[in-house]
Amino acid sequence: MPELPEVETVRRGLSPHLEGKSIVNVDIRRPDLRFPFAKDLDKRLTGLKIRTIDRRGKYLLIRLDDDSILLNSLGMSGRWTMTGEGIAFTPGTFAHGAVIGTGDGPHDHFVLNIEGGIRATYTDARRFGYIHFIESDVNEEEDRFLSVLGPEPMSQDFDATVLAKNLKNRSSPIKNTLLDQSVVAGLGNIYVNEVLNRTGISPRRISSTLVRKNGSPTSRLELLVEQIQEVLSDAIEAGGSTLQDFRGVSGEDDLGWFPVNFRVYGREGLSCVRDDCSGIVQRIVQANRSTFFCPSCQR
DNA sequence: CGTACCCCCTGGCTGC
DNA sequence: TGCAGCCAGGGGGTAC
Repeated sequence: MPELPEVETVRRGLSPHLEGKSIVNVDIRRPDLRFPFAKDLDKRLTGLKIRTIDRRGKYLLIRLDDDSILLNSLGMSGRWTMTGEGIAFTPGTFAHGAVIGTGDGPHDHFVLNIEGGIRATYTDARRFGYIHFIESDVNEEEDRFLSVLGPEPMSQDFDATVLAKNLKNRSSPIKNTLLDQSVVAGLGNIYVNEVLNRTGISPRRISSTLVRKNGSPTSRLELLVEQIQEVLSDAIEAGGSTLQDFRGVSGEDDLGWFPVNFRVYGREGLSCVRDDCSGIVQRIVQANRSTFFCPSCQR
């Protein structure tokens, strides 16, 4: 599922209900997701207060008041649901009828019971996601997951000059490079496709060719950075994308960004939406993942 | 160090 | 209606 805008949408949904509140108890329903849960994680969390809920790249960071952190990657199908008084996150169902998000569904793996009768449930059918515990005495800059992340795309740490430095020695296609979380943190398959289309850059273009010989960014690279920021912020504003496997966090009827705004993703064989372009959107496979682009206006 | 590949797992959809 | 085959938002680990 979730790329940066979806994770940010989840964060914004959870934080007002959970921040400043204590964890009454934790229900862990299986020994692992993608990775095993930390030993005695349920006991260790009990009684701690949630200080803030932050995001870094595609990770949710639940910061606790003893300085430990729960780092949650949602993988492909991870989602959070809350129940409790005044909570708008409604439990949902899969097509075959299995209820999720009540804390008792077949894929409800991790449940936080919070003071005031709030329950926050992590559901993840494919279990590609994980919940990683960062101990109080660990510097988060040195955490195995956080330390390898590139700059936050919407921050001042990310601009065309920084990106150029990263692309300069890369011989792989730009599509693959932008998916590398150490280059920029938060882009996934959908938004990379969209951003490249809006910038008129072919996904096959070799990354280093977007950098001048002297190491400075080309004008196309500057445009790419602008589009990354604009596409992500527009998608956040719209509440993230809604796809078949991920309903927006405010309920089943929330269509999010997807139906209106995707120009290439999932549009194989359809006409390019650019006014002055008569191309047909094509699907290819790069690094074992689908790429959608218009061969006519993306060069 | 950069790159290519395989793999983790379940569910939805299409087509026979 | 059943079922095989293919596809899916991520990204860690390993081999080169």
